[in-house]
Amino acid sequence: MATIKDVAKLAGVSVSTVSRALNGSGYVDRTTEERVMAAVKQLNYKPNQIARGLISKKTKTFGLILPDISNPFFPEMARGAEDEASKHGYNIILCNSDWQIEKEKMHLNLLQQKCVDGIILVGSRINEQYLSVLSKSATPIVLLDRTSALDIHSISTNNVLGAYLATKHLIDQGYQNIAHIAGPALSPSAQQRLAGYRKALVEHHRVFDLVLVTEGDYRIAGGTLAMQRLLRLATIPDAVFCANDLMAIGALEALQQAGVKVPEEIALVGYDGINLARYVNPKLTTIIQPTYQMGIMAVQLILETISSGQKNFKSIELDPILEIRESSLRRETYAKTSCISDR
Amino acid sequence: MATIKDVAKLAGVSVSTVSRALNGSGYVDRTTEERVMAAVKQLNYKPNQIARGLISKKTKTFGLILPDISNPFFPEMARGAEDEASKHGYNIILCNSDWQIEKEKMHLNLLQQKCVDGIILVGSRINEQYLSVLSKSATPIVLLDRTSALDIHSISTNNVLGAYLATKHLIDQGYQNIAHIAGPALSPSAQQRLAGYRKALVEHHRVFDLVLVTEGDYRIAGGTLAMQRLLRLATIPDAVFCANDLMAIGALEALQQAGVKVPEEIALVGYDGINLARYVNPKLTTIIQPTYQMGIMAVQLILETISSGQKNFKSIELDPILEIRESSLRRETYAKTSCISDR
DNA sequence: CTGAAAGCGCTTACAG
DNA sequence: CTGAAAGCGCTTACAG
Repeated sequence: MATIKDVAKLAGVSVSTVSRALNGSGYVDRTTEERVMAAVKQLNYKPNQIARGLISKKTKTFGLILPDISNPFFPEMARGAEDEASKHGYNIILCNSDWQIEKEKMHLNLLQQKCVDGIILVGSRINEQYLSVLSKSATPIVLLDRTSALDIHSISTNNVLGAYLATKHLIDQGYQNIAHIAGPALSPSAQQRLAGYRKALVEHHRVFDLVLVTEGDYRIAGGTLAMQRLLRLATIPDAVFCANDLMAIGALEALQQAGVKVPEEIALVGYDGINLARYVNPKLTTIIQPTYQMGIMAVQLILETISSGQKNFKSIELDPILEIRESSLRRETYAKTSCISDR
Repeated sequence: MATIKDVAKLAGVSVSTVSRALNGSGYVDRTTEERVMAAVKQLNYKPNQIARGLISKKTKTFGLILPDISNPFFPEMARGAEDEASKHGYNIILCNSDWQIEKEKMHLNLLQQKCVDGIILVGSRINEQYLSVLSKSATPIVLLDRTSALDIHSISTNNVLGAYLATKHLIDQGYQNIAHIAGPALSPSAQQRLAGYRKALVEHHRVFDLVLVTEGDYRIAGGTLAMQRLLRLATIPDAVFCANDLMAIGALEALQQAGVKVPEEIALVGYDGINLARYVNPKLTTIIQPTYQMGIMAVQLILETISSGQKNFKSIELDPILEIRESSLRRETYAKTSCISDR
């Protein structure tokens, strides 16, 4: 690769002049500039961003740490972040943490050593104490799909509301015995969704019965197992709210294997709004999260922080929305509503 | 962030010594080393990789340019690449090209300016001429899911074989009138899959009839439209081989809307082996590509190139495999085989 | 308007 | 074993 020295030599000027011509900083004569540009073209010169970065302390790169890009919940988020970053001339370094705190920390360290201009931490499991250290570092950080009491940017969705809407929908449809397949007990989102489920039940004078709550792992396989457990109950539920779509799909598998009809015998509602949910049969009612938008907003937040220089921390909470599809409609309302929900 | 100077000052040695102690290069006294390490710890010093990179010309970062991370075909590949890269201390910069040549070129340029140590180009649409320029650059490059006549690494799957297997399977199942929903005419993989479809027909003394071939866009919506076209044919096919799973899922939608039973009235086979295909109803028979493995191999190829220093170009072609599921089984064989395919 | 110099944070010969 | 110096490829005051 040609360097700025080569260009300077070919154009017969100093490197300072080449630099000024290229960056439009400071004065440079018209004809000199043309000579420089001609040399740049001839040598196919591209400024080395590493060298630039060393001086400017800007790498034009963000880090994105998420649990697992092959989990269908995350690609949309990554795409949103990449689109917004790309629009502003930034690249994204993608890291998978597999929900492991140690991997998160390792990536966090590496990214800071690489001097990224900002880091987006998705669904972080890191504790508040470590987060507090992080938030004091020079690198702007935004938490995605997680909140914190600290002075740190965060973008999350109202999980309690989402779960409440899901459960209330099932109540409204007339289901009597609504079970819940919860996410991992340690996951904040799982706790919040459980709380929303409970809230809806209590508010509608239903009993909140722990027998009807069983824990899954946020994966398809866990949903299948959980559903099989529910099917062994003395009183089988007539509806199940699953804490995410993957588990709902797993539950659907279990029901199909057991020959139970959805939604005629058991209704199902998922959570997340992943694409998959739209294409299973019956189409899965779910709580849609604005994942793409969240990715965009995370980058915007970092960008703002960089340009303003000040750390005016924002805690943004978005509302998820209920998307009614086939898996949760009582037989009588099925025909007329399924067409509408198709749009 | 503390710099090497700060460490040197605190430890009462020169920066050279700190550097040597940290990198284990050259001699350094035991007690000196301890002093340095203590200072490193006290200041929580992390070497700036940008500065290191400027000297070593190594950024420990790869670029991954793929069409669209939110397309379910790519996350597995990205995960494979990231896992292997991470294992060797490398990070991955993720770029989306949306199948647009201009975006590919832009990202290629940016990545080279950022001095990445290697670039993985997935499903590139760039022409051979431009590729030839690229292949001469210092940055190791590997083509994924695309071949080239040039001296350049490539990892691809045998699309002709895959399509052949898919079509032959339908013939073996006794289907008579097998249509094909092809991918975009300009896409090499689409052309190869069409060729495989044709080969299987010809080999089994069937007529290759262009009326039965209709073009889609590799997306769900395109599959739906294509299927609707096929349903308007004077003689409706009894089986359809779709050039990818997304279009097959779209076709399935069209068939369900039209009240056509799959596979009883029309059989369906997809291509790619995306996760989604396993959870639609009926489960989609498909040609599975080793996407995760391809991501891993791409990184390994770059790693080899870096460590060996020589450009011993490899063209690796992997074989896809047929996964028989429910969507392509004749009614009579249905019952017994569906259980097996479930494993 | 232009060039020489200093410097970003590090590594790597080269003396000593 | 250790330090001073040069240098990676750039930018940015500072003279002129």
